[in-house]
Amino acid sequence: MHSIKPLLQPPPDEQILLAQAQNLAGYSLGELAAIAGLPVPPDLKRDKGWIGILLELWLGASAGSKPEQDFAALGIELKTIPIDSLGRPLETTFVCVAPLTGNTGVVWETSHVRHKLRRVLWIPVEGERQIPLADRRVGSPLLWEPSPEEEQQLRLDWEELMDLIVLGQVERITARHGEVLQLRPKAANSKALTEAIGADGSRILTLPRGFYLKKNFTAALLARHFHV
DNA sequence: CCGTGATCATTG
DNA sequence: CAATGATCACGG
Repeated sequence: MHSIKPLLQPPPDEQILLAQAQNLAGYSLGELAAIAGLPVPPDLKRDKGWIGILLELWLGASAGSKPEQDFAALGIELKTIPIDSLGRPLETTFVCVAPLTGNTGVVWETSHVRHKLRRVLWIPVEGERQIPLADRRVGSPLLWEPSPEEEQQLRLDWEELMDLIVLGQVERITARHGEVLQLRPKAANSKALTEAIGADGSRILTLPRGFYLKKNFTAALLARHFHV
């Protein structure tokens, strides 16, 4: 018999949120889905965000497409992160869409990236494809805030990428730019286009991009917490 | 199309 | 075999 139940409202304070997150540790996705009355897809091929939605439901996050933190009142963003058997991330972590126009004068301090990463509740989840989706287990949560060093790394990468975007070099940016933060396509497909600044300062159409945390960065912050 | 949730799958 | 570039679903 289980004694846990999904939060139906945003948690009123941080302690409630953390307690609930800790209570989920050890449960499988199949168990959590069953209690919540959510069907488990055969795999994630057509349901890439399913685990995120499931954990949002369990933690009382306001599901939706609002460009805000998941727990706005608490200033906390929720991120599920797929890990291997050693606790290392299997995927990069999407942060937010990158603004490709209207960026003259933007600074790190007020950027969406910094705001999103101010405080993150990381929920590691077993992610190896050999494990059936329903059998994958939720790990212990980690409420993280960037250290001064981490914020500096993020800021330097962000500034380099934003400079290139402002200077009309967005199509010359590859995922290889940036040590811990990278810019990659974020779209339904390669036909989705959005406005950006071209090399000569004119208006061009290009793929929408998003900022992603590279695995070296998330691996380090997870390791610091879980491998003492 | 945009922003939310991300992972897939081809390729170097 | 890791990483890059591409892609999937949905509400608004």
